[in-house]
Parts: sequence; C-alpha cells; structure tokens
Amino acid sequence: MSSTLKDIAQRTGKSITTVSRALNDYDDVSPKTKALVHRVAEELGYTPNLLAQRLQKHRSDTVGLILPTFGPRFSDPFFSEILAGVGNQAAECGYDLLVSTQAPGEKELEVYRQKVQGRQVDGFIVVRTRCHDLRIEYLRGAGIPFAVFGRTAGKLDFPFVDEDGVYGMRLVAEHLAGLGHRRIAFIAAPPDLMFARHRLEGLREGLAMLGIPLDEDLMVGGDLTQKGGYEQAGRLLDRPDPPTAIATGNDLMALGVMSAAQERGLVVGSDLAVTGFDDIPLAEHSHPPLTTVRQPIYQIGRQVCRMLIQLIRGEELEQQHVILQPSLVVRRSCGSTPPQMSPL
Amino acid sequence: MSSTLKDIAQRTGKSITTVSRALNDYDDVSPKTKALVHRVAEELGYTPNLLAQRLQKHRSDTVGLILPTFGPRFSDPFFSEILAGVGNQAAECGYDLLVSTQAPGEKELEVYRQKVQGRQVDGFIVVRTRCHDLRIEYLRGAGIPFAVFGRTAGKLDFPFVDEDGVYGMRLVAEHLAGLGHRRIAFIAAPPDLMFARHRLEGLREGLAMLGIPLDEDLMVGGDLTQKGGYEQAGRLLDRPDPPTAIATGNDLMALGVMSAAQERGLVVGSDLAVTGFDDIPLAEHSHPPLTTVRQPIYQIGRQVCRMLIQLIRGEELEQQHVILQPSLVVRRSCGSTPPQMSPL
DNA sequence: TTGAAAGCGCTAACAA
DNA sequence: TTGTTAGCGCTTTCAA
Repeated sequence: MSSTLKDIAQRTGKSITTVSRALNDYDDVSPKTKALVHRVAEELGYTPNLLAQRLQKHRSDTVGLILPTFGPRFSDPFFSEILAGVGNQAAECGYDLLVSTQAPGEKELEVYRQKVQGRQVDGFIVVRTRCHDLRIEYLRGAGIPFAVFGRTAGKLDFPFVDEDGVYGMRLVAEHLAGLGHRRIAFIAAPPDLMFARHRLEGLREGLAMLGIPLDEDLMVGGDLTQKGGYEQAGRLLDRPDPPTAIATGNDLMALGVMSAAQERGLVVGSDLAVTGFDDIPLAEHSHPPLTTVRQPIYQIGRQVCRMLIQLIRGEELEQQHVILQPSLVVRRSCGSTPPQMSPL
Repeated sequence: MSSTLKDIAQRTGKSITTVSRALNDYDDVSPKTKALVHRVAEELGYTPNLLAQRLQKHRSDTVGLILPTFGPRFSDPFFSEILAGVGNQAAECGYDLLVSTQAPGEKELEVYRQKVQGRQVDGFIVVRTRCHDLRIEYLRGAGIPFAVFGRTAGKLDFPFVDEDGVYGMRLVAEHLAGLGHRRIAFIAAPPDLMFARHRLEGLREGLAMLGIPLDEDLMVGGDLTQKGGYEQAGRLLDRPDPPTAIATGNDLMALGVMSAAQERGLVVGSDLAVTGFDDIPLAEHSHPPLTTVRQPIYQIGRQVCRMLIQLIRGEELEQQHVILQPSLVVRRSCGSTPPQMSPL
C-alpha cells in the first residue's frame, strides 16, 4: 500500500542510498538519475516514513502544548486562540503539534516527562504560567528547549513572551477614575497565576497613583469563568455599599458580572461600570460591548512558537524576552462614549 | 543523557533482547534477571524511545484531529469541548493527539494526506461534517481508520456519533409555538454543514406539524459567530414586520441576537424570544440565560475517540452509528418560567 | 556519480 | 532462560 525507498530502488535499479540522496536533492547525484528517481517516486506515490526519518535524525519535528485545563466543561477562548496561533505557526515551520489537556497538579509533570523522555517532542510551549511554575523548573532541569507565554515570580532565565498586565490594569484604573468612579471592585484571577498577580498589582498601583482609596473588601477572587464572575458580582452587588465599578481579571468573568448586574435590574454602563481583560471575540458583541484590555493572544501564540522553533533549531533568538504593551479598548460597558460610532 | 536498552544490557551483562523482554514483562525471563534489569533501568532513568518502538511496531499510537477553523480570531466553544473530550479519551487509552487547524478548502485534504502518508497517525477524528465531505471520501479511500462526529448527505457507511438535530429543533419549534409565537425567524448555520441542514429541517418539520406558517424571508443564513448573529438579527428586527422569536443554529449566534435586540431596547424574553443550540457554558450565564438545545459535545468527543481507538485496535465496535437525542434546556430567553428557581 | 555497510533504538523469530 | 540474527525505513559515512 505505501511505498518505501526500497521499492523505488528496485524499480529504478539504483541503490537505496542513491534514491535517498536523489530525493533529498543532493548534488552528487546525476541529473538523469534524479529525474528517474523522482518520476518513479511520483508513480508510486512515495511519501517518506516520518517515523523512520525521525528515529534516524533524533528529532521528532514536533512541538508539545499541554493545556492546563480543568474538567469537561472547558471552554476558555484563551486556549482556543493560543492553540490556533501556536498550531498555525508550527505548521508553517513544518512542525507537528502534540496537544494534551491536563489539569494543574500531581500528574501534570508526569505528562511532560513522558513526552520528553519518549522523545515525542523537540520542545514545549508553556502557557498560563504560575508564580512558581514547576513545569518550567522541570523543563529547565531537563535541558529541553521551551518557550513560555507568561512570566513567573522566580528567575526569568527562560525565553518568554508576555503582555504587560500591570500596565494594562493601570489603564483600566485610569479609565474608571477618569469617569469618576471611587468605589471600584476587582474580581481577580486565581492568585497562583502570574498574570493574576500582575493585573492586581496594576490596579493597585493605578488607583494609588490616582489617590483613589482601595477597599480591600472589594478585592475578591475569581476562577476565570463566566459563572465565577456572575457569583462574585452577585455578592458584591448585594452588599449594603456596592461598588460603582467592577473590574475583572478576564473577559469571561466580566460577562458574568454583566449578567449578574442585569439580573438585578442594573444598567451596565450607567448604573455599573464593568471592565474585562483579554478582548476575546465575545467581548465585542456582548451587551453592552465590553470595555477591556486587548491582548493579542493569537499573535503571542505565534510568536512563542516561533521562538521555540528557533531554539530547537539552534538559531540565535532575536529577543529572549518580549513584553507587549496592551491597549485599552473602550466600548460601552463603562458608559463612556466609544471611539467609534457603532460597535461594528 | 537518555539511556537505551543497550546501556542497560551493558550494565547488566545481559543481551539487548533479554533486557527488552524483561522490561516488557515476558514470562520467559527469570525473575532474577527481571529484577536486575528493572533495577538498572530505574537507576538509569530509562524510558523507551517511542519513535523507535513505533517504527518497529508500525503504529504511531497517535490519533489525528484537524479543526476546520477559520482565521485568527477563532474561538468556537465547540472546538474547545470536542478537543477536551477527544484529548482526554485518547490520553486514557495511551494515545497521543496530533492537532492541526486548517480551514476547509484546497489545502485541507493535503494536510490529511500528509499525516496519513507520513504514518504520523493511526487514524483520524473528523468533526463538523459537511453534506458532501471530501475528508471522509479521502479517508474512506485511503483505508485508514476514522470516526466521525456528524453525518453526511451521502452513504453513511462509516462509524459516527451524531446528535439528532432534527429532533432538537422540533423541540424548539414546539416550545416557541407553545408560547404563542407565530412569526418565527431562524438564523441558520452555513448550509454546507450537515448539522445546519438537520436543524433547519427540524424547525421546518416542527412548524409544519404544528400548522404554523413559515415565512421564507425569515429564514436567513448565519456564520456561527456571535457577530454574524448580531448582524442578521439586526436586519430581521429592523424589518417592518419583525419576528417575535428568533431561533438560531448555534448558541454563539444566539448571543449575538440578544445583543442586537437589547441594543434596540427590546427585552429578550418578553419582547423577543431567542433560542440557541449546543448549550455551551456561556449559555447558562448570559443575560438572560439562554434557552437552548443541549448537545453533550465533550461526551461525544470522548465517544468518537473511543470508537476510533477500537477501530484502530481491530476490536469489534459495539455500535457503528450512534445518534443521541438532545434535550431542550428551558431558561429565560423565551420568557417562559425556567424549571429551576435560579439559573445557578 | 554510485553503492555497500553501519546504525538510529527497538521487537521478534529462531536457536541454543 | 537466554542470545543471535534480522529487520522496521531511513540517513550517512566511507570506498569504489
């Protein structure tokens, strides 16, 4: 059914070696032979057995990506976009993408180990970093190439791309303050996630710089889901002294916040300001459209993947560390006039 | 850095063969030798080279999944859930998952071919079927195992799992009719997708059975995105004779419909009924919570993957064709009282 | 310009 | 119970 070099060798009367070299376009093969070999290869529908090639070359031409996800009802746009970015970049460079989903915890490192030891991947992409990230420690120790989306609290001696979450949330703080808000709540992302820390820090700094008092009771934790945002917002809004603005650590939670507010008869944009972070596609067409901080996840995915491949190939990295400046996307969830006439 | 059978053989003074058999727990190896080999393997941190194993075994222990996605701003919860389902099932069975994203079109089959010919995968999962699906024709012709989420308009001589979209939309029709709606619009999914056809058919049948006239002008096409739903709903609502209910071919579009309605000052649930299809996580916490048809995507992903693996292993399939009955999830977007007290 | 031979790391048939 | 031999499909010295 599937032909090999041997088949071509037999048909052409050449040796396997010659066939191999002809196919790989070595210049020590006569043009005539090359043409012959190529023709026969075509006829036979030859495709190299990548497994064999890889065994011999000691590379898998595959990058690994393990999505740190929880449970069956998993549907974080962040992962979709990062996957598309990494996947497309890998494909363009001729690499395969090996994907796994594995919740953070005990078994997580085992999966990394297994893929590394079994030589199934040439390198890893790590996404959604934790402050102390065992995955990174493991990969560093294993001496295998890896590139990271995000930073950690420890030594940043690895290649990464990250967005400047501190700056992003400072923009939010300024925006809300500029609109006159003084009681600002924040539904943060889980504190073990590094980006959560940055975003929280950015908000704190921003408010401090503007001289706006910060009520610790209004700083609550969230789980990144719409449901989580909904629940936390409910609690915040049901307080005797509810906030006038609720900022969140990601868009999904912001959508939940809006639902909770609307359920209570509040008009988002006038009775309550809401902001998100990420600018997922859903943010643009929510009601009202969500004011948020734009993080080009897809592009970051591509860039991290490109970094990794350069690393694998032993090329010099143009930049070892990339920190992107996010921008505020003002829509209508804070009641300010959006820059465009219509959200479309 | 990484040890091989040879290393263990040298250290133990045994032959490579014996080591291999000891490690694979053959019963023609003395317990003593086994123990020795295992100990040394442990010491050396031995992990088999999967590439070598696979070459020799003529299997890749990998299943392929190519997400038929469009463009960079890709974020369809459908894909996230199917990915999680397939991925988890594959992992449980000891299979790797090779993922690609590739928009439908010219180059699509090339990607399938490449993975098949290169022996990179033992089989494929096909998702989001088209009425005439070239991917399926190719795989059928290539004689490689595959299992499908969805059906086609052609001969159903392949293993698949699908949901009964006709039935699902009939439930929607009944629900809306029961609430008194007579002018019902439908924003369909792209007509080349098989599930789109089923759902449209279900709505038509349902309305016909109930004796409700169907206005062809209210049957419009959508692109599965929230934005698409938003735009189409805008047109429908701006008509001189707008519908009182808008059903959609998937949840994402329904969310867009709600935005468009709310932007026009309509109250979803009283001024306008909206329904979706899929029951993605977002549907539960939208505002108002979305009445939709529940399709257990994650579970289907698992099941399709299990099927494929059985096929690969040459096991008998319990069922070649599975069609699941979806159920209506009544929330508040149609104004009916939800069955529970609160959406939580 | 070409081919023989070795080897990547592993498994399996066959002998001993 | 163990080792020898061969081979998966490919690439790469090294000689011819």
